[in-house]
Amino acid sequence: MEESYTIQQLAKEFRVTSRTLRFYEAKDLLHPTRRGMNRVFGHRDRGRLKLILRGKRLGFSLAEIKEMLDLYDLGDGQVAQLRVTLEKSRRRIAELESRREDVDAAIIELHEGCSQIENILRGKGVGAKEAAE
Amino acid sequence: MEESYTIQQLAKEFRVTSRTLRFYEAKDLLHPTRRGMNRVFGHRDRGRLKLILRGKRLGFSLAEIKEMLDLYDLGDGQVAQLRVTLEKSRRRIAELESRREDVDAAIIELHEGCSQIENILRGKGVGAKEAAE
DNA sequence: GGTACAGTTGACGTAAACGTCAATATAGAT
DNA sequence: ATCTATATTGACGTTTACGTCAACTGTACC
Repeated sequence: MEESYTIQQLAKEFRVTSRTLRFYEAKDLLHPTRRGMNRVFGHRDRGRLKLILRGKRLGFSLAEIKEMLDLYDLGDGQVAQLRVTLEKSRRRIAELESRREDVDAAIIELHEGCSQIENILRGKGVGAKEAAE
Repeated sequence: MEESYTIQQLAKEFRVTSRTLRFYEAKDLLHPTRRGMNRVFGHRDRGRLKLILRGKRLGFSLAEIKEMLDLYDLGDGQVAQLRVTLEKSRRRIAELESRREDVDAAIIELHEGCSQIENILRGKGVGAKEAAE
């Protein structure tokens, strides 16, 4: 028996609205089946949703996220297509690695800001001039 | 002599439009001075712009970015204010660290995808070298 | 058989982040 | 003085990613 979810179950689990899930289907990011009128989400769509939301947290647009999701759907097996997918994947990886550098830089700078504030609060403050720069 | 930039110089350097810089000023993210009617951007605004664009790459909204920029403007020096800033900074750091986990996970999965494709391509005996024959 | 409830499809509304266009101003070169 | 380049301020347009009705449709339970 394949585990399946109603639209509300999935929405609640991932803290989105049902509207959002319908929207993602309309945008071809999710592909639930139907039981009568109702959508039935399977294990596969649950996994895709997880990836979608992670993509969003990373600041990708839904169009970009769809691109990335398609990378996992190893196409028709045609070699040319596979090569294209491989190229795209490598570019994505490079992009993400540069993004990680951004994250690290931001963390470091915030840490430095914290240290400065902590020093001031301890009274061992650096001068106002230095703190301003 | 304080180094200064026209709106176009800065726009060109960071590959944004002048409209964007005006928009950021309207949103209180940049604070250029004026020479007559014209905006004059200084070293400080250049630094802020750098942070703004990094924030965008990380998927933060301009409102969130403004919050983060304000963290660097050590307020009025009042202790209560400093404590608030410190708290906010720490929350931002935590957020960024969870974001880094997202980045790492995405990279790993894309790498796995690449490996799979590479194996398929090797299995079919159509590496770049053989295909050239 | 009524009603409560979860689900459906339009259709229109909205906030964010600019793009684009028009009318105008000003500074420097010819 | 006039042309050119670059600047300004509105003001409206656009795309993305949904929110928010409205008007139905089954399904479950009493």
